[in-house]
Amino acid sequence: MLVPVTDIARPRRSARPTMKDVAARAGVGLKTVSRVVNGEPGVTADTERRVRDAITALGFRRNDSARVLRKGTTASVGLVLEDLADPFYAPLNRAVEEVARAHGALLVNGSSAEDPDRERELALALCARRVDGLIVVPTGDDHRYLAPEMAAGIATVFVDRPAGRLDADAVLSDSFGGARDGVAHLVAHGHRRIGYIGDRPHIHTAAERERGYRAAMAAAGLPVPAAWVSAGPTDPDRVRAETERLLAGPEPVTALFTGNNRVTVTVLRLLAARPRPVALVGFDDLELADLLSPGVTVVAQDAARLGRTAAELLFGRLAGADGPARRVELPTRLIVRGSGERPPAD
Amino acid sequence: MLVPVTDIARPRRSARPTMKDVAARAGVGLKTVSRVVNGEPGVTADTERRVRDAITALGFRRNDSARVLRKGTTASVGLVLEDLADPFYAPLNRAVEEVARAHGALLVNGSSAEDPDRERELALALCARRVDGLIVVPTGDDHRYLAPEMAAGIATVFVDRPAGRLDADAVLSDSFGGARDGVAHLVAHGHRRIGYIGDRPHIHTAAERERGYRAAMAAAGLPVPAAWVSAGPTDPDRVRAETERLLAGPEPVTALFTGNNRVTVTVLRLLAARPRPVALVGFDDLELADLLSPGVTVVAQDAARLGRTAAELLFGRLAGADGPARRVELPTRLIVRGSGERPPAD
DNA sequence: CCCGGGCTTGACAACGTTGTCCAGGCTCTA
DNA sequence: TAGAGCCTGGACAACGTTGTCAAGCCCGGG
Repeated sequence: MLVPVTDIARPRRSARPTMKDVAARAGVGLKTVSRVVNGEPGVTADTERRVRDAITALGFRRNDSARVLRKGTTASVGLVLEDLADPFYAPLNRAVEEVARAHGALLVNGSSAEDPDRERELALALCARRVDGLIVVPTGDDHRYLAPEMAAGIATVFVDRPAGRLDADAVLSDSFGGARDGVAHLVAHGHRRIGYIGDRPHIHTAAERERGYRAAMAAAGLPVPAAWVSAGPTDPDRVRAETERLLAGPEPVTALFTGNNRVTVTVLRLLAARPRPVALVGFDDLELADLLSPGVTVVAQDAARLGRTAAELLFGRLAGADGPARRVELPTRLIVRGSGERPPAD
Repeated sequence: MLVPVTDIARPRRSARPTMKDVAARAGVGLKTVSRVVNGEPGVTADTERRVRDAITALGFRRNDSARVLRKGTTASVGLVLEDLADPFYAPLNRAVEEVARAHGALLVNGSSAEDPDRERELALALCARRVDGLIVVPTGDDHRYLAPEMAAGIATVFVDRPAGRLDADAVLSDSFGGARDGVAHLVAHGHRRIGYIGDRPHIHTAAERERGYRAAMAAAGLPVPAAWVSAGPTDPDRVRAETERLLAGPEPVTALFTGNNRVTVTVLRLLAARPRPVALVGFDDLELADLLSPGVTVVAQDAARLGRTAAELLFGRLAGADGPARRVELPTRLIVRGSGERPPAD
């Protein structure tokens, strides 16, 4: 058996040894190396040892890119969220990672930065990488761009907010019910003039929370003058100005319901500098909320559970579960700590 | 121009169209499609239009797995950190993502969960995926397992802690200086009996902070009885017990320096339930630390800057920067808010 | 002694893309 | 008008792995 010339004068192709190199060194065939690396049966102990020695000697590591190309599955899932740095999403991120890990998959993720174009760009980049599945915290309100990808086999689950103009799985918190319960809690403590400060209503969760606020007020027979409702961007400047506005005038509100953690923090900072106590219930829990005085009463979402549920739904789809798009709604929890139990000041 | 027979009776191969399919539909060659997709020159406007129409009609999206295999670069970087859910790492994660994005790379990440084996497994999985570079917040203390990977061309930067037994780039906070300054601050406010509660000393940052504490005490000519130093696991139970111990006895400490944010939070919860005020300076900033009363004085690290610096170093290496391993040390910042300025109680 | 069956092993094609190279048609110039 | 050179387009190999299939070997039974 002649050694081909190319084998003798082979130029140094890459620093990285391949299975072919391992096979040559071990004096076996390429496929046998593949078998050893993948733990497939049908290799004698002696051959296996020779291959393993060669692997160690060369420092070989299987190139998963080639594997992916051949097998057609990447064992990875993509996660697109609003902001990797937002503490609310950190447990969600981790929960998705845990589930992915349990299924032997890696996690590729990125932030949309609340920019629909960037969300789209990122999601499609992940599709081009052929992630097996995609979990998206949507920012935009039109996700039809994902329809071809889903049709081509990329399982997709939306989390925290539903997809726009697309029939897809979604895992959400019960924003409506949570907000309604939070506001009802303030009503139960004697408040009749309650303000709402939340995000722009084109964001699904924001709209739901505002709806919950209105429902609780209506259920208590309380009027809701337009001036008490502030739905807009949640940058600190606007939130501060709106809070001042709601607390000014002859008939100021005696309690506030804040629509997310960013708003709550801004309002807390402002209230700390004011003499007159104002009752407050916020949507989303805060680290250290229990250590403030009074503690901050909140409607808490379970972000980790959101992530876990979405990931399990995703892997269920990957395992073959079909059927119509599912919408899962997780309950929220009212955590009573003091700020929501203050009586009306007037 | 005859349509090839294969075009007429082609079996359904995969749900996903390939460049070949696009080429067949547009009536051009495979390589021409590649040129259009990659914006390479040398295609007439008319041909390009035909190709683009075919792409749209078929819903083609380039398979980056194949591209990666061919080009040998993945345009992705791996990030291994301790816990995706830890708020301290969230801004670091985000900063790395931003830099990666600016370089057109995706981010693959995972948590080591403070388990050296898991860190190793994860890092090597990322290497098998052939990420172009790797950023690691090390948990273990022996990273020689990465040497072959680095030799094979995977750029690697360690962040927050240095690599163990491996000469590699690292971006760190000045734990020693920060702790020294924090403790000196307590000394400056009249404290002479100051306790230290931190993590196990085999963790590099923990050891450095303890060293900074001792240096500040020594510089002030203060003794440090062994009983004042508690370096061990940071689970709440142990930290609570140790705090109680330091605050008990005939000569309790009048101030505490806590070695990281988990410890600080636990100690804050405990102190809130105690009548006698104890001064406190903590390493790591906390969300809402300014809203507590008193505000929590901390030695803050800039986690985002850690991440950004590490990522920039990494991409510098990828762009060809060679030379010896670099160690970058970022300054910390003492944020004075009240808890560290309380006078000694006795 | 020969044949069938099980076991181990290797040759080869295929995954979908990009780089190389060449062919053919065009324009421009002498 | 012919030849040189440029522009466009396509055939083909290669990237490193895995699936298919068949060959070679050893063993036992007829």
